[in-house]
Amino acid sequence: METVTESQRVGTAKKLEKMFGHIDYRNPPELCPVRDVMSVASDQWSTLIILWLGYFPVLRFNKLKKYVYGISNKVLSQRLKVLEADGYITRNAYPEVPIRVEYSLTEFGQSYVKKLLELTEWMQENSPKVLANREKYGLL
Amino acid sequence: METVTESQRVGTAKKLEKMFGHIDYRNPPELCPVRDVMSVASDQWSTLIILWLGYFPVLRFNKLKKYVYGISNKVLSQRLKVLEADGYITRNAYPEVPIRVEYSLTEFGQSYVKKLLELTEWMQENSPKVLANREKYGLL
DNA sequence: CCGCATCCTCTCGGATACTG
DNA sequence: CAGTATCCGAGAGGATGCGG
Repeated sequence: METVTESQRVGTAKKLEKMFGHIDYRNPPELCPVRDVMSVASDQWSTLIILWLGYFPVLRFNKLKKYVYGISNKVLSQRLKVLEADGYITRNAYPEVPIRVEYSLTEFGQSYVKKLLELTEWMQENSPKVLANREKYGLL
Repeated sequence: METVTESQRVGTAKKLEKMFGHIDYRNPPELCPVRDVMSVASDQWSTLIILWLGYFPVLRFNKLKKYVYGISNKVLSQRLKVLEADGYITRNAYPEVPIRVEYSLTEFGQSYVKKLLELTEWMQENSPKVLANREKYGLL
């Protein structure tokens, strides 16, 4: 687990090579669709929104605001709009009084949250190491 | 591939439940180590740096700047410092004239780039869908 | 060549108050 | 309840020039 063999390394490089045919460094950043899509999907607030919607199938605006701790009205509604436009979530408004709006993941959003979850789990497992590294580095 | 069964959904929820014992919404954001570590590691520029260092075992400052298209001196050196502090990369300076500095991934960075790569591949595969969704949404 | 220091711009995002 | 509108401040980040 601690050592990476040469063959593993080459395997990774192969994958990256495939990737970087698309993330071509000679293209202007705004012409790279992967960068573009990632910048929305891996935004800090967006990821939290998606993760919570992965946990609760349906959430209303103020619940979401409560769980995504620290987010403001403005940013929450911005992110929700963009995430809806990109196809990760759906918005359902019920014309009651007071109005009720429910957000949930689309099928597409469901497939994304799985990927996101893998990364987050890695983060959770490894954050102690990172914090320890930081500590050590601070002493140099 | 297009449908998500109930059991899959529940499985995802279970994982998230495990996660959210740590990303507790009642904690202030600055006390959540996962948020903290993620904000560095999944930063837009940082991910590109790490991916390129996953592709090329060793890169010098100006090469890196070339591949991570659009990044400025300032941001590149900032990110490199933080990524070094967090243990993803190493910096080796050779006291020649002119000086030569080489960056590469640590073992830890290698393990991260694999995870990152999975996410990036998903992005690459699915970015057309997202762009199509955006298009459709724009017409509403 | 590496990358810091400076300056300056400009967007993001927080707070608050208000409306359908 | 679910946002929008407005204002405002902080700070991220770009450009440039210099120094080790």
